[in-house]
Amino acid sequence: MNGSTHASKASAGTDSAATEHPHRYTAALANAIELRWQKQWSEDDLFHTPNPGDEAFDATRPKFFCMDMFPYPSGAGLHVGHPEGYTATDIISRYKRHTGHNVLHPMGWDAFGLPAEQYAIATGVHPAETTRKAIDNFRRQLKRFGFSYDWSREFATIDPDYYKWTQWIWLKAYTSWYDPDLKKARPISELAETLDQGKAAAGISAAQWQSLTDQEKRDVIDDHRLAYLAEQTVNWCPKLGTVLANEEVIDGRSERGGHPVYRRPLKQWMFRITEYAERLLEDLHIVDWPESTRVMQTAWIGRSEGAEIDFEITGSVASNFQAGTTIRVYSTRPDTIFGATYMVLAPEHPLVAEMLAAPSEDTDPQSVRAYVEASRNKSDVDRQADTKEKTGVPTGFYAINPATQKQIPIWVADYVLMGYGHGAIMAVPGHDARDFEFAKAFNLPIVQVVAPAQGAALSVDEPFEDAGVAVNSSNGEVSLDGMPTAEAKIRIIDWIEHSNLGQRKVNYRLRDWLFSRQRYWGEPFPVVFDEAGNHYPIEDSHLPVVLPDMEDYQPIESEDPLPLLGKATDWVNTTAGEAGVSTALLPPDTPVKRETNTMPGWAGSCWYYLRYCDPHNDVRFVSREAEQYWMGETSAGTAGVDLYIGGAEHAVLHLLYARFWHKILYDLGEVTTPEPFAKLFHQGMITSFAYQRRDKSLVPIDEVSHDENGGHIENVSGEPVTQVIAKMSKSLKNVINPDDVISEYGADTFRLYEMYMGPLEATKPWNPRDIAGPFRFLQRAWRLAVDETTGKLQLRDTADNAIEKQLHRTIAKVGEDIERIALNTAIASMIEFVNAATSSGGVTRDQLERFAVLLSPFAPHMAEELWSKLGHEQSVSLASWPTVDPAMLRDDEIEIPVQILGKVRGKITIAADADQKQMEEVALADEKIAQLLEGKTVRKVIVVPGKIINIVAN
RNA sequence: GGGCCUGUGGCGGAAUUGGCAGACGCAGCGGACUUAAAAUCCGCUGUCUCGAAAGAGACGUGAGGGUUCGAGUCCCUCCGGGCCCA
Repeated sequence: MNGSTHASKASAGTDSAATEHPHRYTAALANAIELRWQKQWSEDDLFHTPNPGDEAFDATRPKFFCMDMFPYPSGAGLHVGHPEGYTATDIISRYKRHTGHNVLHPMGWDAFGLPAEQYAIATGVHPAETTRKAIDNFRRQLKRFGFSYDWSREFATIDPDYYKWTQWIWLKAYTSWYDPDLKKARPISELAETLDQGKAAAGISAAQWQSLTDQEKRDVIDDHRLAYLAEQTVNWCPKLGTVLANEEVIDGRSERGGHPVYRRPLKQWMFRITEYAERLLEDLHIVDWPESTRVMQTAWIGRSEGAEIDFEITGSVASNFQAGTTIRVYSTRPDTIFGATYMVLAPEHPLVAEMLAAPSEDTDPQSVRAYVEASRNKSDVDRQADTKEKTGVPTGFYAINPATQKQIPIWVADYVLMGYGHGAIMAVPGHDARDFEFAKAFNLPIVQVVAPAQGAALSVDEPFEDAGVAVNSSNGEVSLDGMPTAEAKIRIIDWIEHSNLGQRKVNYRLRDWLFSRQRYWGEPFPVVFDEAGNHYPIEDSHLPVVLPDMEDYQPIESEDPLPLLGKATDWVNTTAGEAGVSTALLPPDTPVKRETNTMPGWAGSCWYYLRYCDPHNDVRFVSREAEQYWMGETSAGTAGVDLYIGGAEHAVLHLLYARFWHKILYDLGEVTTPEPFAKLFHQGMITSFAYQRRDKSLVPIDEVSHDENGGHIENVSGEPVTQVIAKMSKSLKNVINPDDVISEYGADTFRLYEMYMGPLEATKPWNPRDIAGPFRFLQRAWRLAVDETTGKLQLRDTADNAIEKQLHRTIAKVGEDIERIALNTAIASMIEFVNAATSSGGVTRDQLERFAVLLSPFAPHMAEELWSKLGHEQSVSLASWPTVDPAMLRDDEIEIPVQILGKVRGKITIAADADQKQMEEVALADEKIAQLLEGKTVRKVIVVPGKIINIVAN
């Protein structure tokens, strides 16, 4: 199961074989060949890719930008999942070089991350040190696979030379606003200028602008930045001294340590990604991405059309609270407004505080206050969970349903979130599951206003949420009765707009992106605060703002959220001049504090593809020339990275964030294409075996024995267990270490095995037994060309015609299969070729030359060795892909199956270009067919030229 | 609960556009070589029935139905597995 059992298979017999066949393709020989060529390639700088403007650059070739999702260099090293995608991109990159492309195939490191910081907290070792070690190990492991990366373009997101530009891009967003009229980002200076010139902009009239104080103007401007500061509720764990993600909080306690977690408002840097919602959605149509990923992003953005409606609070209740105030709600089902029998405010809704300040006589304000307090520590996930009992309290206030003119109660309940719509809803319990449950729990009226279209009776036990036909929906001014839902929506929104009650509104599920983390190991924000709390950007000339070294990494234990960087007091407390704030904004000696939050792990991966184009540029994040060349439009009409391969787990966040940054840069004229990744592909997960007891619990593989009947027995209990597929995990002891596999078979075999397992996109189990197949293929390929005793090439002088034909077919098939990323079938066709060539007695020099090129994308080391034995001085990587003679793909005569009533009853051999009539004649004249047709009437004969004949007879 | 994907021999998989299901590999069985074993090479290998054999026939792509001359592939219903959203 693990390495030890099959190690003997690959290396067994090596001793005797080494004496009899010193040049047999063993694991030892494979390793020797591989290391030798890897050294040579590195010395020759073989995969160095010149940029436009470089001396060696050839502008006549088309470009191909082929990229992997770069890894987080974990201390555990590579697992077998990493080289899966990397081998695929390497095969495609090598193939594209053979077909005359300038190929950009880079690798780097997504190196900021929590594990290194946690290790630092535990041991005091600087995260940079841990990370650099892990990177060195990853690089060593990757190089052992013989991947053709241009290592001169390598960088890590933790390099100050890199994050300098991450900070620069953030400043671009900070100094920009989204112009809703032009539907694009613009420099924020233009917003202030426009307003100062007495023109309206961003929904602000000239009069409004002029009435503002300087501080108010400043606030307005700050509120329009694409990167802006806002108060957000976070999960703060005082004991751990950090903010936790929702997934890290279980029942109000930290997942690790079980310490209490409080929800606290905290000023956080945000990205106004919601302004780009429509474009992020629209442009999914112009990329060649897996449908599943586009669907996921579409769902994540969550566009909905509906209406904003204002509900007026009635003055009928004695209170100091001002009657006539309206509650604005958003609904995707405004057609159900006649069924709105109560309203709900989120506990954080500002009106709730106002109501508490002037409570209604109808309710106990203490109960409302207590409820609001209690909700504060619940996460959004818990509040929205369907399984949870619905909770809430009445405010004692009432609103008027503008459609029915009925007075309806206003409740506070935590199933309504402040973050969506306006933090308030009109509740329609007849047609919304959550409203229905709430109404049931608190005995609120339920009114049916939509009937199923087919007129089926409506159950009172469940809400009807589908589209149907409106009923009970009319007043003196408007009637929806009898209208299908879609029509009713349009009609009621018209009425709402006409009655000045609200308007049509597109809403998105997408929220603005919370971009601050209270961590040490991340990019510092290039911004400082004055004593009044106003923020100022650092000038480009003072970038990067370098992360200060720390004495210790213990979090600060505190009731109030305090980022760890707060401990670096010398760094935090500085002056405007020292920090690099423009003297136009602040005098140089003004005391300022640096931002102590850092950027999240996503930041570095948002633009790394651009840096690969020009990684050492110190005047721009990427030169315009390099960006235009590598990201520019190809003859296929696509623009951006030509192929991007990585896991589907990044389908939404990374791939959405990177698109968002790219669009900002595009709007500001910094890049020339609207989308970063033209074609995206997800490799499947590599799973492993595990064993399962009858009760479905899993057993580690080292606690199971195999009986002679192929059964599996748990050692401790003696009970039979079944083999199942499971994720690789330490606890199941089924993790495969690539280093071990390489030492047992060589990197070429490893590459071949992972590609041969099945389609790249499929989830497939690692089965150590199967590795022997690709290994034996390489052995046969080697033996086909090399005398195992002398090590000399053994070639025949004249070609076998059938083998020559098959070689042409194989070349064509392998090329087509690489183009459509069907690498498993490409390998199968090469195996067939080697088997056939071996049986036929070998290949000629000319045939071996072509086969070596064919093999080189997949098993580059063996191909290079054969190429070298053929007497070439230059690398096989520089060879052209062999040409295919179309005439060699055609047969003169072909065999055609003849069916009677859809079942194959015979075969005829006929000229490949025979027409339908000839085929029919030959088929009917066939002895066996004629015999079977005796006594039957031929009703019809279907002839598909070159394919099949089907005779309908009875 | 909703959405997307998926189901083919003992196992991984192939069948690119509706046209011979099971390419290729693994495992297994038989043989050659060997004192022996490993390695290597050759042959067989979906299931069932009939046959001494050569061979012949039937069934067969999760289940059931449909469209079609013809369905792994298209449509409907159901069942199982996975992923995402809730």
